[in-house]
Amino acid sequence: MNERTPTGPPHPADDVTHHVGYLIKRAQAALRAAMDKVLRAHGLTVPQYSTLELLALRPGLSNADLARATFVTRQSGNVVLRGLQDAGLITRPATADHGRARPTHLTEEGHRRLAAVREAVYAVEQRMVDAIPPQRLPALLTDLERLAAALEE
Amino acid sequence: MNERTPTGPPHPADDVTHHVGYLIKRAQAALRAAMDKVLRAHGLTVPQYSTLELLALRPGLSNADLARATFVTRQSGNVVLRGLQDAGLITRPATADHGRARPTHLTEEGHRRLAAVREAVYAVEQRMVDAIPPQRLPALLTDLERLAAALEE
DNA sequence: GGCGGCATGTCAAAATACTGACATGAACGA
DNA sequence: TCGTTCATGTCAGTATTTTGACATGCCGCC
Repeated sequence: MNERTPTGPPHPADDVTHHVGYLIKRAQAALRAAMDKVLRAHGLTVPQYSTLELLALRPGLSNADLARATFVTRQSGNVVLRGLQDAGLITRPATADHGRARPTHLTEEGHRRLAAVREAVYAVEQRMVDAIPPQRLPALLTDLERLAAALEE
Repeated sequence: MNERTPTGPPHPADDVTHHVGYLIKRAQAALRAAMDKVLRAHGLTVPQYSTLELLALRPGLSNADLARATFVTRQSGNVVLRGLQDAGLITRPATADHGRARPTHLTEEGHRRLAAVREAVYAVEQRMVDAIPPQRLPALLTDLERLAAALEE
């Protein structure tokens, strides 16, 4: 419908769509959509892929660990894990050796599936990276990290 | 549980948590949590606040317009709009003058509520901005915009 | 005029994520 | 030793969001 501001933009910062917060949300939405599209062909959801990637990097993570790392609640993390377990991509010991936390590991099939999707997912990431001047990438990464850290306290 | 990588990080880019995509997600999650916390005190959700802000900037936007601008489906947008309408913060004509799209506008109460929460929300944004070198902010904004645009096609 | 393409609003159903609550196990200090 | 505190896993219920589908109303084109 109406895509132009009726009064005109007096200053860039007055337009909410140019604020840092809005741009982060926009970038995340675009990334999510692109990953969804790519992962659907492999029968994986974004949270499932993220969990696989985290487990490949740090085997033995518990459900609570994975939930924190994927930015969801423990309860949501649990259903993701259940789905991956039903698909035979991860294993969880029936009983915890130490506390209540049960360390999760990738199965052979899990490693294979992850390897199979990685190329497609990394291509998405590459499309992002290629969109900016290479010499600015390090600064972008550290700035994003500081942004997040500032809000996490 | 185990927070360290078992093999050690050979190269920063090998750690998924240092990828652009992961950092964007992390920043967005932190922003969402911070905004939620602040908005709860005013009885607004993040999508509701976003819609209010968009309507203040571009009065007359339709439900589909707002859904696109807030990165949700039309159906979800409709729920948000219904909530705002029930709260008396927006108005929608019962019948569309032109197509099917019904232009949405803020009520007086809507403007007041938006003005009341803005300070708190902008303080959150300021915490982010203050976390990075000021001279790098413009580059960050344009880079984020390019990142998103590259994935949106 | 008639027709196909397209965007919008909306309904129904399923998936997804969350809040709240509780029990269990470990660590710590009195 | 005991009690407190904390983190974890899990259950139940709710809220939110999405997918899929359909009807309606413009618009361009033949």
